[in-house]
Amino acid sequence: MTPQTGTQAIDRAARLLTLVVQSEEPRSFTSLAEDSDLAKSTTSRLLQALERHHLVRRDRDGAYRPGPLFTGYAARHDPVDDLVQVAEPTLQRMGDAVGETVNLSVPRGETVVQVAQVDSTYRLSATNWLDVDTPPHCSALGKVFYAYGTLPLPTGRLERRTGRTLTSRTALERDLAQVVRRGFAVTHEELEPGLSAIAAPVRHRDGAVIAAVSVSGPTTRIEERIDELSRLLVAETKRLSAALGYRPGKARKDGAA
Amino acid sequence: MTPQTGTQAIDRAARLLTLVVQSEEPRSFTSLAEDSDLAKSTTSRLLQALERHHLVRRDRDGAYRPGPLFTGYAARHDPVDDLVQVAEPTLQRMGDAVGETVNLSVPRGETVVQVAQVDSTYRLSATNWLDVDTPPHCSALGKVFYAYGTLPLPTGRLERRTGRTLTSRTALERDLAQVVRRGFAVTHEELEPGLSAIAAPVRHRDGAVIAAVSVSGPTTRIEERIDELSRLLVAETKRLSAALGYRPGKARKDGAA
DNA sequence: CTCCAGAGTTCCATATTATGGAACCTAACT
DNA sequence: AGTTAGGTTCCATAATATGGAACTCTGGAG
Repeated sequence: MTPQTGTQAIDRAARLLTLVVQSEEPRSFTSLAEDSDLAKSTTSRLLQALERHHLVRRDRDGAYRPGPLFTGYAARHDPVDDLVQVAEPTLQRMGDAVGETVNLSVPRGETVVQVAQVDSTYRLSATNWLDVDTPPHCSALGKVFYAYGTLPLPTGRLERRTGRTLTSRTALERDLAQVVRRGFAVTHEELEPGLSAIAAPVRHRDGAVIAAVSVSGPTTRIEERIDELSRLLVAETKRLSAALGYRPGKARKDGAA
Repeated sequence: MTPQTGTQAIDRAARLLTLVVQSEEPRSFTSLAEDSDLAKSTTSRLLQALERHHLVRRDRDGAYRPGPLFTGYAARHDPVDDLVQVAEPTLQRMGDAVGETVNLSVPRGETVVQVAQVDSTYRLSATNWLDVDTPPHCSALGKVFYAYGTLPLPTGRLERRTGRTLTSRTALERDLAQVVRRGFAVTHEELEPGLSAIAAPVRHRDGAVIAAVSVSGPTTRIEERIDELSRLLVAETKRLSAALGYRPGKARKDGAA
């Protein structure tokens, strides 16, 4: 299944390429040679081959950056599709661990769109579901986007869905402040009786909140496990954010095996 | 400068990788082996190495698709940055050819943002200039976005900037219909006396107009060369659209309700 | 159930290919 | 003119990739 042999040159070239693509800063020749433990001559030959094939390019300082094959790919693709790809393992893992519905959503316009979901049968389904019937202030996902300023706060009045819906602006703002403090949002039957959810932000390289992940299910099941669920949710969204290039503080990255 | 030697394995692997990344459809093992003229055994070994390094992945049908290194890169990057990278050669070439200012713009919110520019000194400069002072209906770029429905038509009244500004909705709509018919937009001193411009759309893989390129300069110089300039502009924007994956003819559009 | 074809993987003797130390180049400093 | 840092080229060597053939697996068709 895995011939680790007969591919030394490719293994080395791939290692160099990964170094270039993964690091956000352009890499110098020397730093690449050191980090990959290759002789200068070998590094030079491999990088030249990669450059010839448009996998890397050199900027005017001579530093290596991802090449036209990467920029072209990125320009051709909807970043949301790629977010879904990257998030898939996270969602799958969470679905397996908690046995509840897990959702990945992004903001669009003034509202929230679900872009992937793992339901309680553990099956991943890619959705593109603009849920017009869920006002953001009633959903955990929406609260995350409000709390971190990704969606502008609603200007009209706050529709009441259940007895627990937050309908006053001060109540909502107090809740949003708590979201930021805790790092995740909670809704207890604010959209629908019997339904609860928690959600946490996914951050991008520049720190912007670009998506959110939620776990939702019957209030009884969610409430009794809320500590466990929120810990898992926050851990997984942090990990996903890291995969997207977000570095809280200054973190050094090493070979994530 | 270019040792074409000592890198056979990498050259071959890069060829395979390029085939996978460039084709929008997933590629089967056999089609890759044929198109690259490699023995089955070699193809197998190389693809396994690429897969091990996350450069390609196999979907559940066994077909090869771009791997996590590509999707991860795309998810981490602003697609506009990558658009600028891809468009750079186009803009440079046009600037050299026409000796006038060339602009690349994208829509944002309700207006137009310039993201790259080659001025008449032929120097490329990356800008990120939200030109609040240019209402889209007075600019060739804005007209392109209106004409192809990328920007919603303005709801308020149309501000008059010069004697030639189109201020009536019917005049504007007639002009926009002509833009679609001709394939490019023209403004003759509608923003500022003495200034003229032409602009054409850049299309994305799914056919959506995601950007526009303009050539602008003094009315005297623009008007006398308008045939030449528009031919070049349309040819170059078509080429750029093709580089972004647009295939005129098969206008595929997925119903994303 | 058996046979066949298509798709892909593994094996292994061979020689072609990648390797890396040393020499070399070229700016940028001093 | 001298030095260093960053990078490229050379070339004898042996380690590496190669590809034909054998093999496995899967899904029909008879």
